Amino acid sequence: MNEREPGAAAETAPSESDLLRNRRENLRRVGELGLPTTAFRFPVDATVSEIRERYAGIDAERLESGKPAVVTAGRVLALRTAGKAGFLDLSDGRTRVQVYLRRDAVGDAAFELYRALDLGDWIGVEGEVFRTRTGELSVKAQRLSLLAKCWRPLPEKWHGLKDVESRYRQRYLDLAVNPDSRAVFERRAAIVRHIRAFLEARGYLEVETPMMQPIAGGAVARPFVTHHNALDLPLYLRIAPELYLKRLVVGGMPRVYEINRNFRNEGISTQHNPEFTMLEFYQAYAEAKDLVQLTEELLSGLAVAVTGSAQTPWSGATLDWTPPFKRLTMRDAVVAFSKEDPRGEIRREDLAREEGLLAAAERYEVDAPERFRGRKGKLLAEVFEAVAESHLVQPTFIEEFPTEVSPLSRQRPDDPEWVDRFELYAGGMEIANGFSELNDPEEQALRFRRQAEERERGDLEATAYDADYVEALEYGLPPTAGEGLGIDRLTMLLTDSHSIRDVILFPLMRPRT
RNA sequence: GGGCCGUUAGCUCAGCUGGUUAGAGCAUCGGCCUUUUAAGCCGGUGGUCCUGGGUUCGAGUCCCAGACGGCCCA
Repeated sequence: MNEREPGAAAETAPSESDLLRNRRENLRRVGELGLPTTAFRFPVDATVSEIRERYAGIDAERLESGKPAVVTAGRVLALRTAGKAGFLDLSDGRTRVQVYLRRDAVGDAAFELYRALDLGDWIGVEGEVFRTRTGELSVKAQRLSLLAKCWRPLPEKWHGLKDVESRYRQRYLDLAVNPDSRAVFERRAAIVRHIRAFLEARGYLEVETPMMQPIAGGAVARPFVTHHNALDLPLYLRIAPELYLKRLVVGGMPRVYEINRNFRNEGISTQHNPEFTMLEFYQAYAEAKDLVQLTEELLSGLAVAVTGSAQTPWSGATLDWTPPFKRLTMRDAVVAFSKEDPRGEIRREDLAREEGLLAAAERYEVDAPERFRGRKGKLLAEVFEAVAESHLVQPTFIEEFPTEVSPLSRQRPDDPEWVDRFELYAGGMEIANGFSELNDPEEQALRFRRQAEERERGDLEATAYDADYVEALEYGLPPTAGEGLGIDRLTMLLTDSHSIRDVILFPLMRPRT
């Protein structure tokens, strides 16, 4: 066993290598039959899914009289031999169709090829569609081609690939054997497609703005830092496209949108991936409440378009996307949800005073609330998050945000402590954030200075002063409302997925050591 | 960052208070089978029990440290 003789490596190899060697041996057999072991192209005229759709309602007799011919291809996911005949399941990643082979129909060489197939091999099949005596839609093969060998064993046929780490690290295996996973990403694409069509129909122009920015603005978050060598310039991966999109509105593009990646150098969780996809859109001559209505229209139509219903499943419950969505002010939400919370009721008066807010923050275990002393707005936002967020399961707009936590929003004319802003929550997650845009350059400069002060006091999330953006505002931003909507979280909601990693093809993972 | 949980064959999982040579199903290998379908029947192969220390006559199992992952909290 431990003897090492020249050329005997295969004999001393561990078991996984046995599985690999068997596959290599099967490939060699195909070559010995004089058959191609690989292919450059294959003229598919019907995918597996198309075969299933096309012949779904056609019974055995009609198929027998018509003998419809198909040329199809896919991955072998099951093999069942039966003497001088055999079956295999061919997958296109969405669904499977059975292929039936008889030695007397395909000939000896093709049948030997069939016998040398391994699970996972890519094959091409020419044959006739028929139904077996149990009614199973099948393709009776006349020709069989090996298109590409699968050199490694695939996960098990019945349970699929369950190990979450492998599913994320080797997404190709997840997709190869778990059609549910494929369906999530198809739906994700459908969501983005629907959003584009919705906005295009309303005159929005899709644009692309910088992902690498000299100043990372437009949101409250820590950025990733990089460097441009030729310009010897520090750059940040964007945390939001906001300030560039509004520059476009200054430039006279009244309706713009962008669907693309943002990057935030923060923790990873079931709701956070360092890179994530946002829709941001801006509409001139509008204010926040116009976008509230637009959002309801977009999401209710979207739910119907991609799931077939305005009621969508969410961990055993149902989300109802029928407009109008619920509406609550931030303060009302805190008061209402704290009533039944064992951590104690918070009264409206508590929210008016700093001491009341600090006490509430303490009770609701906000991390180190003392650091927010002198910032009532920030404290309220923290308390809201701790008290209310998890309760906001049905789509709900939270309205009335403190100016202090909204450096880019327009104040309410009747009370400058508050801005004209909303956030949409669903499934206990924030999924959208919109507001009437601050278009007064002097006020914007003031807000930036306040943020800079916070930054100096150690708040690494505070936004930096962006003089170039203030200058743009000086050329005049028309009254405008804008909104950001998280595509990943929206996809989670519409696919009943409870981790953001389940809706991102390749979520960030620590490299395997 | 903190707490809890997990890591055993290619995959999905058992493995009790430490005690024979670590098991099952699927996959794989050999044989039989021309409408099977989680095909079936007969017979085999396959293990860095995550890693490194420690306790013990004896460790997959207990202890410590670490790696990776999951969930919850922040």
